[in-house]
Amino acid sequence: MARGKIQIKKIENQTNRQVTYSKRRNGLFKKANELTVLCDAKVSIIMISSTGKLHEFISPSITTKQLFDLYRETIGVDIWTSHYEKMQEQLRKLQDVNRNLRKEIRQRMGESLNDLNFEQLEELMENVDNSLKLIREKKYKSIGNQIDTCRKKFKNAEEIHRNLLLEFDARQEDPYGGLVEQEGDYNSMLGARILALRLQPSHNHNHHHHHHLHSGGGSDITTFALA
Amino acid sequence: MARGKIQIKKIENQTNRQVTYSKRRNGLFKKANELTVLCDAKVSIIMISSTGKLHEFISPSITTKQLFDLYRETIGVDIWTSHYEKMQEQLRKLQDVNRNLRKEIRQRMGESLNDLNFEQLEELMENVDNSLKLIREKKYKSIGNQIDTCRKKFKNAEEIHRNLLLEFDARQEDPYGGLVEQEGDYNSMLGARILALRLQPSHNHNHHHHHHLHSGGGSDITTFALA
DNA sequence: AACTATTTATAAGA
DNA sequence: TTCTTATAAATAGTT
Repeated sequence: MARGKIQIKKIENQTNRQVTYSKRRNGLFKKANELTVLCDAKVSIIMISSTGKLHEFISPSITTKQLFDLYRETIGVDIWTSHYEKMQEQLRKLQDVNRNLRKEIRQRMGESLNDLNFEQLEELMENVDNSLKLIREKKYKSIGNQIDTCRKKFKNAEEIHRNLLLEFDARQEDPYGGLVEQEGDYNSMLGARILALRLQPSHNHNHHHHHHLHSGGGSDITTFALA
Repeated sequence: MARGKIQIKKIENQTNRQVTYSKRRNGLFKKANELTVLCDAKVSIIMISSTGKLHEFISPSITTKQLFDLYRETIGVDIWTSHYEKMQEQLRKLQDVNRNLRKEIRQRMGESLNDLNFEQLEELMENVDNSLKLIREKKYKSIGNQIDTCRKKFKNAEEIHRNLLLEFDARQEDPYGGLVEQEGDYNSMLGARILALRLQPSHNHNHHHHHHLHSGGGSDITTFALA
């Protein structure tokens, strides 16, 4: 529009394009602002350059969101609403489903039974009864496992005890066969016991207990809990 | 910009304002389009006149919604998101609740019990057991009601039957006291019975049975079901 | 970013 | 609304 007419087609030179974008953007925004003031209108311009930069103009009397909401109300009912209202629909449905699920639970708990007729009550009862059987069965299995675990632990404990006794007997038969010092002897025995404990093949270690080893004076009690 | 410079301030004359709005709107849209083509940019213009009319320009390569979504992603994170993402959050929470409710039901049905430990199993079992008792109780009550209702119905039926017999006996003792025609007499008797049925005080009418009344020749059996 | 020749937009009038 | 036209404003190409 100056120093020569131009064709309205894409400017191939990257730099020129950028410059023109910048100049014309300012021109556009200026015009938009004049329009806003002169005609008491509300204008929103959003633009993205070929390089991805975003610029916006918005009339001072409004926000972009407000104007866009107005746009949606007026024009975009079918463009935007689909997405937006689908979400609300989905929300409503989920709330409904949840309400029903809660009701089912309440009925399974023996509440809110008034709107069931006799047949439905019968069916519910049978259903809950079956469930109870299943759960009971599961519980018994669980008990079985616990017993098994206990049994194994007990067997281990027994073996440790037996070994201990054997070792103790051996030492009593030959009191001077090992180290001379009593306490050292005692400690080494303890060490053996600890070793025995630690060498146990480790079965279901669901509950980890700590080994408490007090090895002080003679009056101290030495205790340990089985792993 | 022609025939005299103007001040950029609101045009008070309504008509002039409208005209200027129209002219300048076209100018703005033309510029926007040139910008779109020359600079390979994407432009959205939404404007509302002082009279509330809405006009928009959008670059051909994009939709207003798409551009606005881009705008939201780039700028509006905090403007718009509040509402939109709150909804998504709500949806997610609801789905979560839904999942948990379903799980609870499954567990109450004796499924998905593997991630419960022994204590939880025990608790669940007790809970379901209590529920079962409640439901059973409810069922018995329901049976009780049914029996009561039956008893009442039976009592009514009995009374009807008794009345019928009395009336029949009365007629036998004085065969010519009423209407002479046999069939007419029979029909009137039937009428009385229907009346008796219809006058019953109506108790729990959960199940509606139909009255089947066959009143043909003498060999026909007249049957009826109690309401 | 500034300049400026020229094109374009548009205010006022018809 | 549209056309006309004098004039203001915008801007392409250059520095």
